[in-house]
Amino acid sequence: MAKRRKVGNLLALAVLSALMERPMHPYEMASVLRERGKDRDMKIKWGSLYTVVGNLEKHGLVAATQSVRQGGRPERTVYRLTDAGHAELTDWVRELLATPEPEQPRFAAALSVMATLPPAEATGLLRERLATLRAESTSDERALAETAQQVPRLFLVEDEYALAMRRAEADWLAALVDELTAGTFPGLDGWQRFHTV
Amino acid sequence: MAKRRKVGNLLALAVLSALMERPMHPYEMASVLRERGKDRDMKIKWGSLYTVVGNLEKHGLVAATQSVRQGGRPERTVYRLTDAGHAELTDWVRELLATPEPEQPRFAAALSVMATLPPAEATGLLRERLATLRAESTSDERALAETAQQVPRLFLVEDEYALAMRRAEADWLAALVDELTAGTFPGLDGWQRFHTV
DNA sequence: GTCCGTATACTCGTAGACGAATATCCGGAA
DNA sequence: TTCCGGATATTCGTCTACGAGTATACGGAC
Repeated sequence: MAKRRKVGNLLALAVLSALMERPMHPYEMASVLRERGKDRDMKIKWGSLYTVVGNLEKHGLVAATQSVRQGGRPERTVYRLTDAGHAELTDWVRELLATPEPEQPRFAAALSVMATLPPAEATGLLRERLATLRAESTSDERALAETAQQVPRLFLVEDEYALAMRRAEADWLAALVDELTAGTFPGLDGWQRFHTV
Repeated sequence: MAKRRKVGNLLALAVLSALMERPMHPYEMASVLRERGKDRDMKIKWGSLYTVVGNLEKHGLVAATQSVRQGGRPERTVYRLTDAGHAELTDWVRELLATPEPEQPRFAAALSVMATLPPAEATGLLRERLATLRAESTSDERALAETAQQVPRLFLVEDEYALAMRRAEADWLAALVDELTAGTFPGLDGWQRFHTV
C-alpha cells in the first residue's frame, strides 16, 4: 500500500537514477535526462528540480561533493548518491514495478462528465481523439523503430509500454465510437432527449 | 495544446458537473461524488475541495447563493453554477474528450529505471504485478456487471475504460514477462553481467 | 438519561510544485 | 569589433494541494 516516501515527486526517481551513473550538478541531470528522452514522459520543471534535489539532500539521499565556480558562471553544486539514496532508489523501483497503483487519467474524468454534452457532439469529439491517437501511434512506432537501432531495447521498454497503451486506448475508443455511430449504445435516445429539451 | 484553465484541478471538473444538477454546499458535493462512485477515480481531498470551490468562486464560475446555519452545525455556504461556469465546464469537457494529453503513469517511470535491478528480480516483481492486475480485473469486471443492472451504461463508460486499460496492461506485461522468462529478451546477458560484477 | 460512535461541516498551516526572472558565457554574423 | 541569440545555471516568490485538526449533532445501546 504505497509507502510514504521522504521525497515523493517522481522527478526524484529520475534524479536518483541519473546519479547512479556519476555525480552531477542539477543542470547536468536535466541535460542527461533530456538526452535520454526522459523529458517525453516527464517535462522537466526547473523549479521542481532544485526543490527536489534540495529535499533529497535534506534527507541524506544525496550529498553535495563540491561547489565549483567555473569562469563567471553561477556556482555549481555537484551531488553524489549516498548509500541511503541507493537503497531508497532500489526499494522504490521494487514497489513501483510490483504494485499497480490506481491512476486517474484525465480521459477517465472526461468520460465521467461526457453526458454534459449532447451525444452527437460527444461522438464527434471522440472521433477526433481517435484520429489523433492513431496518427500518434504510427509516428511513435516509426520513431521507436529508429531509436531501437542505436539503443538497446532494455532502455526502450517504457516507450513500448506507452505505445501499447495508446494502441489499446485507440482500440477501445474505436469500439465505443462504433456503438455510438451505429446507435446501438443503450440509452442513446434518453441522452439525446435530455439535451433537446 | 491544452489551454490554461482558471482552475486546473480535476476536482473542479467534478464540482462543476455536480452543480449542474442543483446548487449545493461543498460537503454535499463530496457526498454526491462519493455516492456516484467518483471517489474511486478521485479520492476526495477535503483540503482541496474548499480551496477549489473558493477559487471557482473567485473566478466567477460558481456563486454563493446563501449561508444557512442549521441547528448548531457550522455555517454552510450553498453554491450554484454561473453561466460562465457552465460554459467553462462544456469547453473543458470538449477539450478533454478530443485531445489526448501525454500522461505519465508511474509504471512507465518504473520501467525506465528497471535496469537498476538485476533481471531475475525485476522479472519476479513484474510477475507479481501481473498477478495483481489479473485479480483486480476479474473482481472489477464482476463489480461492473453488478452495477450495470442499476445504473445506465452512460454513467459507467469511465469504468469500462479503466477496465479495458487494465486488461491491456496485463496483456502487454504478460508478453514481456514471457520474453524475460524464456530468455528471448535481447541483451539479457549484458544486463545480468552488469549486476554480477 | 447519558454515553459514545458516526456523520456532518469546515478551517488552517505547511510543504511542495512550478513559472518566470536573473545573470553570465560563448560562438558566429555583420 | 560589437552585437545578439542560445546555452549554462540557479534563485525566488507565489500559488496550490492537502493532511490533520476542530467542533457540533444525532441516533441507538445500555
